[in-house]
Amino acid sequence: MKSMSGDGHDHGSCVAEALQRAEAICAARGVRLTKLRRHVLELVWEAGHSPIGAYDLLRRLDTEHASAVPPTVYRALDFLIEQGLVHRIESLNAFVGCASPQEEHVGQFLICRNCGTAAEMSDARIDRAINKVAAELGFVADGRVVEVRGLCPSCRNTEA
Amino acid sequence: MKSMSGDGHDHGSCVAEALQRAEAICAARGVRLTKLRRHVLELVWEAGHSPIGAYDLLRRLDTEHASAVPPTVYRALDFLIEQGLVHRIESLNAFVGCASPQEEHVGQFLICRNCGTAAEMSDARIDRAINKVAAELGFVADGRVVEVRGLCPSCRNTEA
DNA sequence: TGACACGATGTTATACTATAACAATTGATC
DNA sequence: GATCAATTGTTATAGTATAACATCGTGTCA
Repeated sequence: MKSMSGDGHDHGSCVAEALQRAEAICAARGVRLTKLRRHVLELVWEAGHSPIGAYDLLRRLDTEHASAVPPTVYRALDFLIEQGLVHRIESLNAFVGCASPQEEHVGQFLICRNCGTAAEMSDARIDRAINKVAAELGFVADGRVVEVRGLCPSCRNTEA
Repeated sequence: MKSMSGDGHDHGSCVAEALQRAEAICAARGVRLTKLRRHVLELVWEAGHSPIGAYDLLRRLDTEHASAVPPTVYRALDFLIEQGLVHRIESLNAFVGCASPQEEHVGQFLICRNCGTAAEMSDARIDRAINKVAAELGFVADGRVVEVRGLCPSCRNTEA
């Protein structure tokens, strides 16, 4: 699985790449990735691939941003989510960096209950199945939350 | 779609049936559907098929249960969820009665952004698609959150 | 029957998550 | 450099959830 903790990937460059991508995307769209927003995005990514809560982000902001309060971080998150740079994990009330913000995609997550990692997928089969069932019932879908809890491969091996 | 608001179903008997089923299930399992738990379940169902928040339940409990405080209702909800009589809707922080508590099933919901109704499905195709993708990634799934937002048939017709 | 065990509920306090409303500042554009 | 819109600051509060410990009620069994 891509991007799971314990897979030994170089997370430092992972963060750097995410920030670069974000810069490029925002520039292309003519929206402003301000210092604050960039900083929040960086903190989200620095949490590894584990979703992080808004108040945890807030505590980490303090060092360089003394005036930060809840609206500060929620507004930054709103922006980042709107731009598809961050996803909200509903079942955790937490946030995680988007793995492929340039592509149109739906966020689907495999969340490890041991290490907390949320691996993002965007599987067309799942999406198709959902759309098909919804359509059969006459329901017009415009937003999907797919969050699967379980054990990631690393943790499964460790347990065994 | 079954059980959507505006479909003219007799919701009173819908509630009554849900309570009867719950009684039977708890009796069969040797667990206690106490007065309090039964009351909370009743309130959940009386909300129609729209998910209702814990604090809304709390406010409605007051009439017959003056000492009710948050733990009162959360403990009742914990029990009801454990017994599969109620589902939690993660994306709404709210709760809804389970449409078919006797059957093994996963909760999947179509949530109308207009009327608030959450229609429960338990579609094997969606579940299979999720399991398949998870398995391909070596992930052992043990819990699934599938919540689709959109427009239900009734609201779609009304809008048009 | 009375002592016990256990589950359920009561009670108080607090933690965690999120937004409303308005003021001040900043940055882009003319 | 005046103006407008977007961003951020600031204060207050709403909404969601749990910890920790006390008390009560019910069934069991000596």
